[in-house]
Amino acid sequence: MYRYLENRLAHHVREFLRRTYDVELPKIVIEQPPRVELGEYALPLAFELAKRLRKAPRKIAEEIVAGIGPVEGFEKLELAGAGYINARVNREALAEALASNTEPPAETQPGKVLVEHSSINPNKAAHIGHLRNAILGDTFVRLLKAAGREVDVQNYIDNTGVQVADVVVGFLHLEKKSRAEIEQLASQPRFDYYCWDLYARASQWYAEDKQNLEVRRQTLHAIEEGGNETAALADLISVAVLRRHLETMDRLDIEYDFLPRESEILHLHFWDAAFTKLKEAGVLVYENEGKNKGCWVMRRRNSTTEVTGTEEADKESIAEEDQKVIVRSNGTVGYVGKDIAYHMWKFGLLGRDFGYREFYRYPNQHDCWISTTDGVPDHPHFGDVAEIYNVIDTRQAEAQNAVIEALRALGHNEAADRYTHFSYEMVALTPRCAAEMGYQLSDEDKTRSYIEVSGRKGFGVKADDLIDTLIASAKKEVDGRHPQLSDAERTTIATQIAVGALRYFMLKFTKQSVIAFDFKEALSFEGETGPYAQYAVVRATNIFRKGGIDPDDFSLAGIDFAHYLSGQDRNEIWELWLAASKTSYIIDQSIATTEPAYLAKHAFQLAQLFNSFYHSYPILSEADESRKRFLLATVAVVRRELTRVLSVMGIKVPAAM
RNA sequence: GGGCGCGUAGCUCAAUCGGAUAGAGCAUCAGAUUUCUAAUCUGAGGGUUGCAGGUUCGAUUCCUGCCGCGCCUACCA
Repeated sequence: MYRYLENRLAHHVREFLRRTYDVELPKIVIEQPPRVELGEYALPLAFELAKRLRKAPRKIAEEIVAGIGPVEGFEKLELAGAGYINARVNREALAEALASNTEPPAETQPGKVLVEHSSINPNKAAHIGHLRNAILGDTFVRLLKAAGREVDVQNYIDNTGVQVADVVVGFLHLEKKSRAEIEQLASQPRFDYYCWDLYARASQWYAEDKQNLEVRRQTLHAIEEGGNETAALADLISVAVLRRHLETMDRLDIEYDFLPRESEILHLHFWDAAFTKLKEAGVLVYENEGKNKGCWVMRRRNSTTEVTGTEEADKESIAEEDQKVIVRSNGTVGYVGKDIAYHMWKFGLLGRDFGYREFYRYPNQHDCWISTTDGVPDHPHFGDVAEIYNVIDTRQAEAQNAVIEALRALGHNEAADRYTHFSYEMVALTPRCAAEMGYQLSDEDKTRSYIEVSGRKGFGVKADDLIDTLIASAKKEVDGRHPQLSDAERTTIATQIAVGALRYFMLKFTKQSVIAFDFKEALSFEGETGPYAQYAVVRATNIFRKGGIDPDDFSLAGIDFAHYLSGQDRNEIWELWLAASKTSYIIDQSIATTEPAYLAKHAFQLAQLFNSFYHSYPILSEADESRKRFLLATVAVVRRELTRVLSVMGIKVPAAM
């Protein structure tokens, strides 16, 4: 409702300005006053107009307030401070609409959206950094769906890279395992943990003797070529690890629709198709000399590096700095090249498609598909979308920009405009956390504020370990509180609490903030956490259960909202209603700014206001029947909206806490 | 060297194109439970928003310069 009223107010103000002053503002800025006593919306536009109209802001504000006339849904507009215009909504009307859940739907943009997230190298267990990625991505998917968009969720699998080769080297050269032995290991419940250690050992082995790198090179070559025993082993390993990743993410209710793999980008010659187009368009240039001799390179964004010196050699060397090698001198294509081809496919610009087969069925019967060279004839249509979001950490901004530049250089400006790098900062360990985990830190590391997670060093908190720890911790608490419930019921509740805590933790930080991971904070169930918000809903539900009333089928007839919400002395409860009305508004904002943290903040604020209300207003013991029904309506609305916000965050509400 | 980002309370973080008295959680201290379960609530202390200028009616936010920190800057993916 909040969003709807804001749009209406903006529309009215825009019309009034046009009529009265003949001015057209590009955007009517509407804010929220610092305190609810001042009203529900604040317009600072008089300050902006002061110069253009050559009048004092206060004078302009006065004129607008006096002249704008009634706006439906609002009580009045009033002048405040040095020139603010504050708007007061008709509380009764908003409450009635909210209670009956009749918000007019907003327009939905057409076209399918593709969200790519997770993209974990399939050579080791997922860690906390991957959790941030997947939770941000999955929440963004839920946001888009809540806004009515059709969404495809993709998880790109780099199954032919050096990381996979390293684990293959580990099995074949360090452990001398046979194929049968590897198959046996791959069927174990936490094969990815085994690979985690092996990957770190292989990395160590290369460091011990540079000669060993030759083994890696040969292994990688065999994998890329395909059709040999090494490639088959790599496939066996990467598919087994991939399954483990899907299982891990499914524990957090994160699902994918399609898993495009790098092996198919190679074997289905996506790159060849892209290469032809890139050469034709002159995007790629063959270097005949210099550092990049024999490579196909792309010029960096028209970085007009002004060369002040007149030396030709200087110009040359700077020009080389601006080049990005796409095809190496040995003829193989690098990561960025494959990514360009992949993104042309995403937008339906490549003229080729993957083969598809079903790969993983979720417990809810949803199917996740995977790329293959020869697929089944019947499959859903992926790719060819209107808009894409790539959830990839900020360290890859450079590579992402290269892909966008390539699209532009090919003349696909519209596609490039609808390509969003959903960028976020990494998760790192605090030195204390690293020490707790028993990692040896250098003296230099000890002075750092945080230490980067490194799969290569085997340095980090594994996703499943963290989830296990969270569940165990929640279970202990639930066991103590609800001994009458069955163990299965208690486990379900503990799991929901653990997932709520983890998802909330990863969402409460803004994207550009490095999360310095700390067990104490991540394991907390108190204060600004997921369980705090879940608990508020459980409390609301308990009121209805104890009262023998169905919160979803609760008659609103005859509730005198005006009586209980109007006036400055009713602000406390009104604030709760106002917060509850903002969900759609917050969802829109989170999408527009690609910032799910707003959602988390909103959930917490709503829960906090409710807990305070819960404490101050006894409901079931309320003697005044009319007042009691109003209070119940308040609880019902907050419960519904908070449940909705949590569900967009992928957080379920336990039956009891 | 260049590019991107960060610096706010003891700690971890917020602050919606630049807006009204810079807000939360944790930690500390003092309180609240015969009640719809305290995973809760109430209150207190805690700030020169890294430093110095500039723009503006107004700057945590924008600009410039410093200081400190992180990431990127491979024919690795």
